[in-house]
Amino acid sequence: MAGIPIRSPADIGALIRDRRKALGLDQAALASKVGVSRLWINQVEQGKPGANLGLVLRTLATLDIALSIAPQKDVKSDDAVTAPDIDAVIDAARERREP
Amino acid sequence: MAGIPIRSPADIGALIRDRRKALGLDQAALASKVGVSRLWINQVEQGKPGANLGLVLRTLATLDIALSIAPQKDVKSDDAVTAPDIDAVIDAARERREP
DNA sequence: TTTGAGTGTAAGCGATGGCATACAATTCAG
DNA sequence: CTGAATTGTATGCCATCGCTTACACTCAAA
Repeated sequence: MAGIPIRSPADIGALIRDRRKALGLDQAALASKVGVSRLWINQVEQGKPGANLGLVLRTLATLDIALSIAPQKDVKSDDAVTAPDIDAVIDAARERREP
Repeated sequence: MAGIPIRSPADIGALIRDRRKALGLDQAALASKVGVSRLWINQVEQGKPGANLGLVLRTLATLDIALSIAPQKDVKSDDAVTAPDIDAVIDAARERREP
C-alpha cells in the first residue's frame, strides 16, 4: 500500500492528480490553496520535470501526502564503505534513469 | 526506520548529504555521477527550495534512495468528500508552511 | 605550522520556470 | 443537444535556476 515508489516527475504528477480528485478538488481550487497558479498545477500533474521542489512539497503537504524513505540497500554504517560496492549500485541506478 | 517524513527541501538536502557521506562520496563525485555541478549538490544539500524536481529525483536515484508514500489520512473513496474536513487539514498544512 | 582536500560563497550569464491572459478542447449536468 | 465547468495549450514577461569560474574557510594529515 505504502510501497508505491516515486521515481520521476511524472510519478509525482500522477500522485498529485489522483489525490486531488480523491479530495474532490479541481485544479484551480488546489492551486489557490497551495498558492500557485492553476497552470502550474496543470503542468506538474503532467510531469513537468523542472518544477520547483519547494512548491511541489508544499503541494503534497496541502494534499496531506507524506513522503518517506523506502531504503533499498543499507550500508554497513560501521567502517569505510568505499568504491567497489558503490559503483555497482550507482551504475544500476544510472541505467534505471532513462531506459 | 522507513518512517522518516520528507516535508521540506531541507529534509531532502539532509537526506542526500547523509546518504552521500554514508557512501563515502564527496560533493564533486556525486555531482559528476548525477550529471550536475558540484555547486548544485552543495546548494541542494543546504536545502535550496527552488531546486529542479527532476534533478533532485535523479540524485536520489543515483544514491539509491527510494521515496514512497506514507498515507496520513485516507479518503472515503465512496462519495463526495467536500469542504469541511479538507479545509481543516489544509489550513493546518498551510500553517506548517512558514512558521 | 603547512599543505591539501573538501566545502561554502560570490558574480555574471544563458536557459528556463512560473506568472497572467487568452483561447481551444473536453467533460458533464440540464 | 446545449451550455457551463474543467482541463489543456499558447504567448510573452520577469524572476530565478544551474552553470562556470574564482576565491575564502575548515579540518585533518604530514
